[in-house]
Amino acid sequence: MATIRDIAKQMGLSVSTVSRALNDNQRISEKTRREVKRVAEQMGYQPNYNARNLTNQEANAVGVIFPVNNRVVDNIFYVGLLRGINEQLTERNYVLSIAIGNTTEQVLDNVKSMINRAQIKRFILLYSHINDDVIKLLRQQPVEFVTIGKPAAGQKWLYVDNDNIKAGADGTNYLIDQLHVQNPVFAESQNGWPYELDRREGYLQAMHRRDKQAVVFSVPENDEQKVNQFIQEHPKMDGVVATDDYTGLRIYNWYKALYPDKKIEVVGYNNSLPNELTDQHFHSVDLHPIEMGRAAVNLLFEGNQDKNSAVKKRAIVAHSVGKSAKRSD
Amino acid sequence: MATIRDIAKQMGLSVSTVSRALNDNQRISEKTRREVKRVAEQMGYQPNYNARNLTNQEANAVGVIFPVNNRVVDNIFYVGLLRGINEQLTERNYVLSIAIGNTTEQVLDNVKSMINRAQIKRFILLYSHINDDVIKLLRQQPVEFVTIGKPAAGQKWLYVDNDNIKAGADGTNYLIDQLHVQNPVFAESQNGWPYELDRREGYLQAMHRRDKQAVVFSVPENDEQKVNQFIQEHPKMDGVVATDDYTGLRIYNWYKALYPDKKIEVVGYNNSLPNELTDQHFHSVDLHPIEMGRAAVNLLFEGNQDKNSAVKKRAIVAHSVGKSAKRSD
DNA sequence: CTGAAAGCGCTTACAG
DNA sequence: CTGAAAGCGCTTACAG
Repeated sequence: MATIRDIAKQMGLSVSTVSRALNDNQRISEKTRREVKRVAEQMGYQPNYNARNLTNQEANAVGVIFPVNNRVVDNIFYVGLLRGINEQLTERNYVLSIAIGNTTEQVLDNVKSMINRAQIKRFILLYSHINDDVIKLLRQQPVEFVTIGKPAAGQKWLYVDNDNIKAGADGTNYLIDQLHVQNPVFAESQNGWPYELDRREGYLQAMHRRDKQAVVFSVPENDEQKVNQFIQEHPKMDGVVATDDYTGLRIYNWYKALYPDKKIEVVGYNNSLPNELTDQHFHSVDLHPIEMGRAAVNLLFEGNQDKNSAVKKRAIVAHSVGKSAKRSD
Repeated sequence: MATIRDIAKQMGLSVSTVSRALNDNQRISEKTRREVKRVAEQMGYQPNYNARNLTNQEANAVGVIFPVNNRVVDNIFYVGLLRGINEQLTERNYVLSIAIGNTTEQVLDNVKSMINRAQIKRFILLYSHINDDVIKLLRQQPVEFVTIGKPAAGQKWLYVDNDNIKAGADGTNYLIDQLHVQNPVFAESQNGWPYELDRREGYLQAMHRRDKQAVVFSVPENDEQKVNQFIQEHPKMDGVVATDDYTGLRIYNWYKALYPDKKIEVVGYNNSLPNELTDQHFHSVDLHPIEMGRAAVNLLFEGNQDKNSAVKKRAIVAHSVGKSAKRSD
């Protein structure tokens, strides 16, 4: 493997000059820079990251942190994020490192090791939880980080998110305007995740604007009886906005079992179901995880350029509603 | 951040001795080693990976490579693998680096950069495809790699897999012995993935052993009419072994729509569906991705110890059949 | 505009 | 059993 020393020798230059030329240092003449790059290319020169990182006291790596617990279905979203993140990192000649564990302690150790041993200075968290120990750690270290999902009220850091209020309204409007639904209900989990609250807010606004009566169903996790009961108690319901695809499909299936011949339209979120499991009455709001991953990297590298300004503290990624035929993220 | 030089100074030893002591070099007295480790611990010493890697000409990192194309649902499996992989890497003080891209060329560039710039010498591929350019590249480089899934016939390298013939037979036996199914059919995709062929083989063996008549259904991707037709043409079918959960659920749902009052038992693979989408008649063979991830790392570090022997060229991870209540991978 | 030199924090062959 | 020294491949303050 050729080193800058080899290039220097070959060209009769010093290693300093070669190094500067490769790094586009202005103090080196345009001509020399061009020449050096040409020879480097031709010799198949590849920079040694370990050497560079040692000198720079900083690794060209971003640590991507997974949540300790997650629903299996969220994994679909994570891999999309990874795709977007890595795409941008590659352009910056950065590398993607993963921290994942089964307990908070494991993840903390993982992250500490990234900071202290690998000298990683930039992180992306694939989640945003309240009172998260990993976030606490990162805040008191000399590192930058971005979360996927906005911080709880009162907290402040860089983040990427969707406009979930708008996503809630858009889902509702889609049902009413495109699919001629009269009485859409809103279905959410009992966990009260921030994105659910926002989507519910959007739903409520959309309903209010039309003077329609809003109905919110907090869906119990393991009580199918309650789901059945809810459906039967709301005979006028002809559409559902569900905070995730699984909840949506669950209600949809129960509805079909109860009323095989009645029509219902459902909108879920995340576009996470394979086409084979749904039909033309099942729709999904795509949150574009790849875009979110890209945005996270951009924010991480450019977000705090001006520490004092409020610019670019966040990136909001647009969603889209409808049927989709995606087979890979 | 304390360095070995700081420890050396503090203890009145040379850096060589400290370095050797920390690495448990036999040439350093037991007593000195203990002392050095104690002081290192107390000073909060953390090894600098970049320095070490530069000296060793090898990074303490494993490159984990994603396939270019995959079904969204496979992502569930990948994150489980990552969990198992990282668990073992952490124990070895190794780091997990990701290569993922949208084209083969992107992934190839990613991997080349890992080899040449980051000096990564060990890789895990989360897939095993025929004629894969990434595998071709790895084979001609001085690196070790392990694939998830066995190589095509005639090819040879380290891999981790399930015993899919047994998994096919076990799924079938489970239906017949535990659930008293009389006429299970086998449903597979039209892609002919190696694991499907093996599971089918296991199904055929199990049926043959009982003198039952085997029926194999090659399920078309976007032709629900065909699915319906198949069900109607096989009135005696009272169980299904489907090569993945989605295919299984798809048939299950169509069956229920056609015969709401008839009972059918389905076994899928991967345990990838949330409980909310299934009921007590839907079962799944769990392939234990976490275990597979762990096994991949073990194989990667120990598999080729004896280059000449055939020992440990692969690791077979046991599956398990049944209902499961897992919420995270 | 270019170079000689120091230094980043390790490991290890060589010497004693 | 321990140490002095060289070297891994870079970057950059200092000097010219």
